[in-house]
Amino acid sequence: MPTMGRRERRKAQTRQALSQAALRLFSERGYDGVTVAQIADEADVSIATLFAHVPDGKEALIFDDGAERHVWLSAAVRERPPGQTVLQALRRCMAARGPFATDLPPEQRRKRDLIVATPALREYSRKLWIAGEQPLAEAIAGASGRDPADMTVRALARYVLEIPELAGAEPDPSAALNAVFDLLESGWPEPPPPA
Amino acid sequence: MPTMGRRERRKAQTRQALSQAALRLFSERGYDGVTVAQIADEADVSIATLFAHVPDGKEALIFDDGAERHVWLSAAVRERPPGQTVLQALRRCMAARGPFATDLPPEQRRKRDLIVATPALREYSRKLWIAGEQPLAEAIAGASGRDPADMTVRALARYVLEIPELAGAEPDPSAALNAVFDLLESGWPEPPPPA
DNA sequence: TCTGAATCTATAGTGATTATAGTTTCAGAA
DNA sequence: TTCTGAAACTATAATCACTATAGATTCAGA
Repeated sequence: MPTMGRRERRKAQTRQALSQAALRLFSERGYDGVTVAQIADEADVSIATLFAHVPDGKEALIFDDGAERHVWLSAAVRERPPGQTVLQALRRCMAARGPFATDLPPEQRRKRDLIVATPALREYSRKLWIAGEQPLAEAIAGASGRDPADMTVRALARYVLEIPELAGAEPDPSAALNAVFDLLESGWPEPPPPA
Repeated sequence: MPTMGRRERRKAQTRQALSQAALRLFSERGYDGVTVAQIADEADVSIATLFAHVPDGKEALIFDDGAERHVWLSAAVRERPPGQTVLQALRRCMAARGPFATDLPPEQRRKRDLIVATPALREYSRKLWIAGEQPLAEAIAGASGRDPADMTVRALARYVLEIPELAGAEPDPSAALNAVFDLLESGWPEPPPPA
């Protein structure tokens, strides 16, 4: 079975039609200005079919399966070059992804802007990131000889995964990203630099 | 005007009746097993009245106004004794509140357990905490001679406010709280302790 | 006492999401 | 090739959170 059968191809087509219809309509009228019925119509499927394809609901329509998102980060930790710290690997990997990527094609840029500007979509995006906490914690634990259930490990994983939502809407996302990673690497600098 | 007029008293009574009805029914049948109509019935008001009292919706029913939550933390930072660092003040303050409080009366303990065990309520609780990011950032900035918009300041505020959701469900919440504060104070310890 | 705003009510929506039951279509076995 | 079961799809109806409207009651303050 080299590719997919016609069946799975049709399924993928339907899912893509839904994504594209949703992105187009959201861009035109805003997230709240579009009903799932209109999206289903635009994609020429029934409402029930829409929900069969997108069990997580309206917000998930424009996200391709979120399971992939954390794979990059876990892999970046596990396969980092010798001598590179865990946080260096994470910082580099994240700088190229999500809201921090530069030089995106215009379609993806529109999607990213839509997500950043829409609270419901931002929240869902965060949920997808946070879903990767456990795998990332395991990668970090493996790289530093600790227990994945260690609260310090879990906290680091969580805090790294929160960065897109925390820094993604800043005027200079890259600078913000680096500031947060500096905090995680060195801790909060106290006492402050003397006047 | 020493106390409140009859009018505001009735309003407070209604709101309290709603809270109590919601907490009782949620405890009995679980959050998803109760409809807002049933809660309104139990409190003997109409559905429209319920939503007039609780504009944020079903999840907000068992929370008393969230505006108070961050006041503690901001005050703890601003009024900390001389010589105490910002993070020491925050650690102490938080250890006594939210999911970390010990020796709660049974009613409040039931409520806390319900929140921790119910994803929708946990999320809303987090939202209430996060709403205090700006004031807390201002307090931290004031205490350390920085700009409240500084990403390091915002990140610290955010990360502190995430602690209840991150550590609240741990077997030993106090130990978890301390582990996370240690991370924020000193940063991620790398390289790891040699084998 | 009068007036206006606040509170509450019933009623009827909207919109997301789920449940049900039946139809078409394809994949793989016989 | 033909049969068969599962998968994808459909229409329909229901549930539930939440909002909008318009009218009734009640209290605060002039």
